[in-house]
Amino acid sequence: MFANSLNVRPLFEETSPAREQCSLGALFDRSQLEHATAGQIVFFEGDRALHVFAIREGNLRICRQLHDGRRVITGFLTKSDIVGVSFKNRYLYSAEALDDVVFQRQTKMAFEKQLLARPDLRPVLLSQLCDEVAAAQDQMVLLSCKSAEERLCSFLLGRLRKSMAHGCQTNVINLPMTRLDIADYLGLTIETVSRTVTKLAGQGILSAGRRHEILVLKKSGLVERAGEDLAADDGLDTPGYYHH
Amino acid sequence: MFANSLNVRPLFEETSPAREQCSLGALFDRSQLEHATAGQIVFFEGDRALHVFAIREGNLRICRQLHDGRRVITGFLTKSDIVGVSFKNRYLYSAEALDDVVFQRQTKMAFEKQLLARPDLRPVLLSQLCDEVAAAQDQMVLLSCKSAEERLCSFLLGRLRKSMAHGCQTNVINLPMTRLDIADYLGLTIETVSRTVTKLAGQGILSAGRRHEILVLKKSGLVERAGEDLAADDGLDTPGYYHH
DNA sequence: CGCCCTATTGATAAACTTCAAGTTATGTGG
DNA sequence: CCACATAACTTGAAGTTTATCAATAGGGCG
Repeated sequence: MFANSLNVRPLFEETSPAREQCSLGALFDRSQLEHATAGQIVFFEGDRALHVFAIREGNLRICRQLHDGRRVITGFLTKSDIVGVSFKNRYLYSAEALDDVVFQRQTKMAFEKQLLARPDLRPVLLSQLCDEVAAAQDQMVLLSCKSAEERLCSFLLGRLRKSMAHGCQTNVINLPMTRLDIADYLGLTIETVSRTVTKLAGQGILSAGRRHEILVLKKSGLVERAGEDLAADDGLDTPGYYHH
Repeated sequence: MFANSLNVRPLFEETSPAREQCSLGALFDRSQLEHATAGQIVFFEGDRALHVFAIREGNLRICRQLHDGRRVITGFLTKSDIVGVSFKNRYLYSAEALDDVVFQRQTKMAFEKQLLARPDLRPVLLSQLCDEVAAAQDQMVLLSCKSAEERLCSFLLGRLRKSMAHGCQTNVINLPMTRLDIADYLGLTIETVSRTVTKLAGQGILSAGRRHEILVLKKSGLVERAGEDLAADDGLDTPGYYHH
């Protein structure tokens, strides 16, 4: 969803050539495709931040570590997201493959240069950054005051909405990450995540099918339990703003 | 510190005319000064987001509410910060005065227009957004896996560093907010904040003087207890990036 | 001086974590 | 294709941290 950096969700759904032109992904067209498999690390927290990456296939987790080994996942990225954009010398987080990932890279310099050549993409960059800040705030609300059940329901709803926004009309939630990843994302332990899933399944809200899939039986049950905020879903994009 | 929106901390310390030109605050020069007193709300979560604000004096808290009344403070803003920049139709948070606040406002439209006239400020805007995302991630780490003591120490250290960056060379931390505000910012209760302050005072780390001031006796004690990240303080700004 | 708001302190309870054991997938090599 | 090994997940019991409830103390302002 986000990361310090942006993760570009293009304004349009799919990456047909015409639409691709309007997303930041277009800036990577000339870069060669690279691959990573589950567990591989694309870049490490603390590495010199020389490149910006565009994800073409697969899923990544964005992690930060405390010195004693505690881990926080600040976001999950997927196809068409961009990662690594920031003003810092070093990456503030590492990016690790959850599954088979295909991506492209560019040096920051080249990325910046390309961006200058495409002033129409400037508002896209700003918009992506604003979305990222908004997502980070949602996560702060979640971590700050939601219960385990609320956190899990919010998370599942978020994934469901995202997949629906991308065109999938099922009620199957795809979870490319492990329970431990979910726990580290939600500020819980793996045991609490597991127990909460079991509880929701017992209440007929969902059904845990295969390991990386959850079937939603009562979306309304998830919504009720997610403890969303006051202003939720009220904030539509303002198309004109910054867009010229 | 941050908010969904940006809160501009200008690259230079004070607002001498020459330096002011290089910060986004310059875009508000023609706006009239407005005032708010402690507890007054500059704008509400859910309001139509028509304006962008520049803070000239005083302190604000940035709040979000869940439907059942739980409150999260996602940041504190102060002199020279800017708030309200985003791509959304409605504010995703409310901004409330902690003390006597002086601010200026502009319509989003005018702000955007001014920005077009000052392309040199574009990288400043981007940089501020990146900083805001970075700060939000730090807060996610704090909320996700730090203990009450670590949270409080991180918070106090952050305030201390900020005031030192602004030129103050004391070890007195100014806290314009109440304990409840601190609690809502750190994802704790007021009682836990109070107990933790007492505990740290007992260990000779700090001394709680007047209500809105804390005296730091052993900064190293705070650092040890803050549980900072791996990559902390390693990421210096890359001055050239995006700056033309 | 006294009131009200804020903060502190104490006792109890709840939620979640931790530790431990057991179960189910997954994938690999025979 | 099946058996086995390993990792991922689930479930249970005990332990901690922090929240909650309740009472008290301190500060600022009329």
